[in-house]
Amino acid sequence: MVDHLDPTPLPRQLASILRAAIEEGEYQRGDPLPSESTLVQEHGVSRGVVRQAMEILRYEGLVVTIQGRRSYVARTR
Amino acid sequence: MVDHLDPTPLPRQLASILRAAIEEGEYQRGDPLPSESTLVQEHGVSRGVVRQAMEILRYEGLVVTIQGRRSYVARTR
DNA sequence: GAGAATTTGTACGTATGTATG
DNA sequence: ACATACATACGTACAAATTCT
Repeated sequence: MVDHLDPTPLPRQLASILRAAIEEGEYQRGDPLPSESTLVQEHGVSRGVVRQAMEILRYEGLVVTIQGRRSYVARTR
Repeated sequence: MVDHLDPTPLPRQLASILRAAIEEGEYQRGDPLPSESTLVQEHGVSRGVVRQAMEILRYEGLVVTIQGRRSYVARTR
């Protein structure tokens, strides 16, 4: 869970959480991640934070995002 | 000037404008760029747009930003 | 050194547009 | 057509770092 008292910016915290979930196989290659609004509710952060977290994971090549659909775990890497 | 009718996202438009100004020598290596609030006023965009434009230029290695100071034209590249 | 002003950093909320289901 | 989901842009508030008085 993200920690508002931890000085680490929330997007980085959330990215770490999702990265760990991917690496532990909770989301497999090609699987969709939860939607932005779902992540907002589940983690108690704003949509902006969720989007920045996704941006981090996209930059790392871990996920790809498709407008109108979802963010998916990248197949290649 | 940024163009709200141009479908190109405003941060990319502004980044292009600043990149051109740097390449044309308007801002030299080590020079500070205008502050965020100045760019907001001069270009008629929100602060978020200015910050995203700077993020693009940082990613390109063209500028470096220091909290409480300014963004500066990178010396190295 | 203290305090105010300036500047960048983080986070939130809202509105509207675009693409997909 | 409607609902869902991501994209862009605005505004606000406060924190943190720096600079100026």
